Amino acid sequence: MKVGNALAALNALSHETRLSAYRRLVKAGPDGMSVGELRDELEVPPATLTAHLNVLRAADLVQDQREGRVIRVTANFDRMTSLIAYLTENCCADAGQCAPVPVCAQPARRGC
Amino acid sequence: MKVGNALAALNALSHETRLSAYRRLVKAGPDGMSVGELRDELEVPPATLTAHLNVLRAADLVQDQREGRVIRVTANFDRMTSLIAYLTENCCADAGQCAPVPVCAQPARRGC
DNA sequence: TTCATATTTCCATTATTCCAGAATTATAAA
DNA sequence: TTTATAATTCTGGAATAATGGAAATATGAA
Repeated sequence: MKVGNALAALNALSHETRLSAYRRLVKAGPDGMSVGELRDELEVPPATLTAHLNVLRAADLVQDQREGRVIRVTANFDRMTSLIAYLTENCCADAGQCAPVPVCAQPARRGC
Repeated sequence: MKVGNALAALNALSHETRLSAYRRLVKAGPDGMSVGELRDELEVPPATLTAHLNVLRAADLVQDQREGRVIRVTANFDRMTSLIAYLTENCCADAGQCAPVPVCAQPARRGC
């Protein structure tokens, strides 16, 4: 991941509403949820949510798919993985300084 | 790590100059570097650097220590570790959706 | 068609952040 | 003391981001 992409992702996640939206989408899993469902949960006006989603989209942290009138939004897990890898390199690589990172420490989770 | 702390850290790192500063401090290792050295490398005016450092300080991503006239700044590795853990939980925990995270994948690094 | 719904874009307003010069504080050296 | 250096705070203007109402677009249903 390039610096510019990391900055875009960090910026996208650094806003309360957007972080909430992203977390909610992660919770929703691979099926994601519609913009309307997200709006109901976050309780923000439509235009405001769209603006925030656009930031997350530009950072490639979410992707969407139109299903008729509804737009289904999903979290881009790979992108988050890349961001975490980028930060990890910032933490470990150059300095040889590496605090133990509890990544996927929980047992019995898929992919861990 | 609480949401507010994660937001502060994400926000602090979401600016090009601040991310550069933090990365440079990580590279400098546990001894860190003086504000002046950092200023020379980043080539920003003193007041500007101080303002950015204050954001990183507020997020507890760096800490400093006065040595005479010089202030020595060091990266707070634990804080970054906590941030990575927070993001990892956002990525894995609730959804049971976990992409393989290449944390400390490089061999022969201390602590990995 | 016409109507209804989902979502977006447009736009203006407000709020926040960024920037960097000037003044200030802190410390050390002469 | 006085002088010099390191870094900070203060400050105000410029740039950017956030907000949300209103209008526009996209799609499906009647």
